[in-house]
Amino acid sequence: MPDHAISPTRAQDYPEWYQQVVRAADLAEQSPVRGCMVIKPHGYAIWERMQAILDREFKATGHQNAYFPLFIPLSYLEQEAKHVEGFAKECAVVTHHRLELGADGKLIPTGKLEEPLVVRPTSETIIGAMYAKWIQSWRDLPVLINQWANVVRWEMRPRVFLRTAEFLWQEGHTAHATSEEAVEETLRMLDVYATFAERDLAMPVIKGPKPAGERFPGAVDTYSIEAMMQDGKALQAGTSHFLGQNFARGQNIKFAGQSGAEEFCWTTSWGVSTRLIGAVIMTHSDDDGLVLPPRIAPAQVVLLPISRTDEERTAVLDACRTIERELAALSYGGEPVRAKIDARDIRGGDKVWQHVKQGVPVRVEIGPRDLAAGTVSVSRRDRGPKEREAVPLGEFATRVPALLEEIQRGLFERAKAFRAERSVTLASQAEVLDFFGPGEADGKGKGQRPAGFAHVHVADDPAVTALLDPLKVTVRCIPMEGADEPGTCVVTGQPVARRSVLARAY
RNA sequence: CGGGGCGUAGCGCAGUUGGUAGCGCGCUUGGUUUGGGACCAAGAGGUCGAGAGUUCGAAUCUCUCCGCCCCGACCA
Repeated sequence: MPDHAISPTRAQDYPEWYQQVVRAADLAEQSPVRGCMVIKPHGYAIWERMQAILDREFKATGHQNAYFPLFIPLSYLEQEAKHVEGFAKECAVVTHHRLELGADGKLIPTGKLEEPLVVRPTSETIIGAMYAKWIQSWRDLPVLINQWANVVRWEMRPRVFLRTAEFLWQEGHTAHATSEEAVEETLRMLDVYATFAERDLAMPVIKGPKPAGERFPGAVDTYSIEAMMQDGKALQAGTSHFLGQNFARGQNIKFAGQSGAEEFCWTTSWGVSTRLIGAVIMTHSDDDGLVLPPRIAPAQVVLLPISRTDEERTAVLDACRTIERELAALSYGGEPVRAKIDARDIRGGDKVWQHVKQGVPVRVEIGPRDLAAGTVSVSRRDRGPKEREAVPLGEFATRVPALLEEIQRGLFERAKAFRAERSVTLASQAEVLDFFGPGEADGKGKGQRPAGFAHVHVADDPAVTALLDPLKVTVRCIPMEGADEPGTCVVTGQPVARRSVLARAY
């Protein structure tokens, strides 16, 4: 066996390593439909964990769930296109509503639709159309709705979890009476995302507004949370948009204010997707496979009975069940501890490695030797795969919540330290060019420097983009945290109030 | 859609003077084992991505098409 369960390693070939981790952990696989993935039970269970936590947060901040149609009349997007440059491009379009059997045995689409339907790439237009009907008075505001849905964007280059033609997400759409309120909502949801990323995904993020060129089409302001992957590239992990009155004007979302005057609403939209699963993989996983932060691990503890004889098996399973019961009565992160017994009749070594590759935070082996000694053997996924610690049987369960929290915190701190190592503050154009190295010359992306995040003073100016484009670097966002640090743009010399984060991105 | 690579068993691959398909892992069964991804034996599993062509004969040569991966353009 090689030194590591995953081949190639991160250092050898990062993109291939990523795919191998997904496969080894049995998270998802390619479907017969180009660009569309099948999310397998383990991958979907992680998504369900994310949904459960986020849904709780959305409701705690006053939102309700609803559901809008998958299909959007083409004219809705046309209407939007009038107001917004570059809106809606890579879309699936439904033009027929019927299949007929042809003479050659093939099915032929017939029943042409009068108006084509677009499979939603995002739902601003159709939700806005409904809001226009629902909202009449200031008393109807705010409208705070979220939907859990699938969307389709016919991406040129799909990549499992990170960019698939169809993906699952949530999209929040809110309408407000004032600009201030809508901005507040935009920032509140950005905070919800940032907290979720850091507390639950153990993934440090930088939040801030995007430069104009990176904004969602039609948005007044787009805010994002940006995370650093283990190859030093940035991943946009969530976005929150302040849409001003742009969409309200386009869709006629109006209300009568307290003075009686008719005004356009101020709207927001915000979303995170199954891409977060990719983000978690690339933030924490190692050369032995997936590493899951306990808070989103479908199983936080796996109990592995070890036995030879039937008699041993009974005793060992008994002990496992007792621990399982004890754990279910304890809580971590506001929920019962999730433990499962893996009593499958396969070799112990194989079983252990499966759980390593699937990222289970805590493995507990319980065999006759343990029972005789009154202990269990505990291994942590954030440590080496062969490390074990004997813990007194009676104490183990009660120690689990603290252990999970230690692992959760440890993963966060490790990711944060990694980001710090790969982050620099640069003062000149020459330093930027040097840090990100020359653009790849061989057309295969090899030979690039590992790079990372560069904190630099840059203006929101085409000259900056022109400099960064050949380097495949973008301005990710302007970090909101910390005090202003005025300076001058390293490209144009214009005064700017804060540094931006520059990076290559997924 | 451009550049590069590649499609042979579930996975990873070998297989060019063209001669009718193999290896490792996995899977099934039996046995020996068992606290660290075991060993021995037997077995199952393939229209060699699809179509057409050349040929007595094609995984192998020619053409067309399809799909996948990496790098771009697009993007969460």
